[in-house]
Amino acid sequence: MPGSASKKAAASKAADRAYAEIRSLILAGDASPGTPLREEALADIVGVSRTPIRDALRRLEAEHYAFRTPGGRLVVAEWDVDDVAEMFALRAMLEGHAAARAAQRITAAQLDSLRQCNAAIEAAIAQPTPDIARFLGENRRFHDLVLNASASARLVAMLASLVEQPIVRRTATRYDRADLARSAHEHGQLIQAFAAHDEEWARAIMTAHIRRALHAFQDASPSK
Amino acid sequence: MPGSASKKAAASKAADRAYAEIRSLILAGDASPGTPLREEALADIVGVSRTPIRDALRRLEAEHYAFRTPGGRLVVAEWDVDDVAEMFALRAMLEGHAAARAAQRITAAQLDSLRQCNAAIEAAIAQPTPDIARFLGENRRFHDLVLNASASARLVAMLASLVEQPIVRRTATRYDRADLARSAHEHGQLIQAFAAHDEEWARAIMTAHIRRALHAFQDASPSK
DNA sequence: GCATGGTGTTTTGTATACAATAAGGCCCGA
DNA sequence: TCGGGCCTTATTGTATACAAAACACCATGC
Repeated sequence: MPGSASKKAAASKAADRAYAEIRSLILAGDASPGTPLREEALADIVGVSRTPIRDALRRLEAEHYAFRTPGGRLVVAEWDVDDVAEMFALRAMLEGHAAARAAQRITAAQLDSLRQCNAAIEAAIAQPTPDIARFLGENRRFHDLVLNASASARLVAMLASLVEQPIVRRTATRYDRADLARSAHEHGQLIQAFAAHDEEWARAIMTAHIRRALHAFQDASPSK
Repeated sequence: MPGSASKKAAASKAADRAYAEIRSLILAGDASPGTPLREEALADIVGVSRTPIRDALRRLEAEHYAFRTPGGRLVVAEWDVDDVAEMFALRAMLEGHAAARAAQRITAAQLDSLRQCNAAIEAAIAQPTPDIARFLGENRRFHDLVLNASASARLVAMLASLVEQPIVRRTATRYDRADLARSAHEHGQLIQAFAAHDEEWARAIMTAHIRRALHAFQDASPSK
């Protein structure tokens, strides 16, 4: 019923399939950073003509999954440590802002959804071996719910290009059980702040929540 | 030499012309909020085929100049007071962040450019009747220079959709001489903060600078 | 050896034709 | 008079053909 806050308004069938397919190629690492994204080759892979491929590539470019060389060629973007830190910093600011807005606007029903979602997260963690995939899915859903409660289409769009990057995935994969539990605990505090409609409390918790993720990533990161 | 920080990588000739032309239609108010943007009609106006028009419209959609109806139609977006406040809030956060980054990274040459730019702004104000157009151009350039000094392509892209909206223009048009002088003074303080490489000082001034603009807009705003 | 210019190939940009789908009107029945 | 289901038409989505531009390569001259 809530759908996904980050899904763009579905326009067409082929262009959407192309977008999803190319994006998953990038996220899965099948198209590693620096790989050129040639329209005709992608058209063959996806099984559509170049026209919807071009649409999809424009979207991916706008979301910084790829960038354009001085000529017109598109290549898969790569993120160095500074980029990643910057992305987390922006996410912390914007999601903190979203949390503050949500605290003012959230409804009882939305609060319930958040509680149920976090319960699912805790269930995923509680298993003998934590269910990381389920954790990721529900975690994403939790943040989407907050974003929806913030009621700002602009925020939703801006964060779309920040949240689903491979980095988020890699970070959570490195989490041990204590990290996962801490994450769920922070969600719980966030729910309290929402229930109290205390926007600055919500902002602070969300900011801390994401900045902790940054440092978890940096600690797990190999070098530099 | 600095170009404009908000210009996207020029891809093609016709698509860029289409983008610029359609956008100026929107900004000038010739296409008022709610007006449908039909591809073929625009193709006739610009004098190119639908293909580059579609490219241009996708960009405008991504930058929230237009939005898509439940069907696939694009219409010119409109901004109510809440939207405007939200835009200013986001701008304040993001440009504050840019200023903080710039304070850490700025070079002597970049500082000189900023000083020259603000001198031009003061000159524009000092005239018997302040030269608003010149003020706007140089003001835009000042903020672009700061953005460049922040050295974050992501920030530049995110702010692009926030800064050139009609609201900014309308706001400055309402400024009286004292407002304009205050703006220039704040720029001067920002330069001091940059020279001292004090990132939190820079962030605070930039945040205040933009939030003041928000309230200037709201005060000048007719109703509600 | 190195720069330089030209040429062929690859890749993207644009135009156009056609298909699919959504919007709006019309008729009909209750 | 209102509502619901077709049917027409307007509008977007997709495919394909062609044009323009960029790249790579090689040859050529110094």
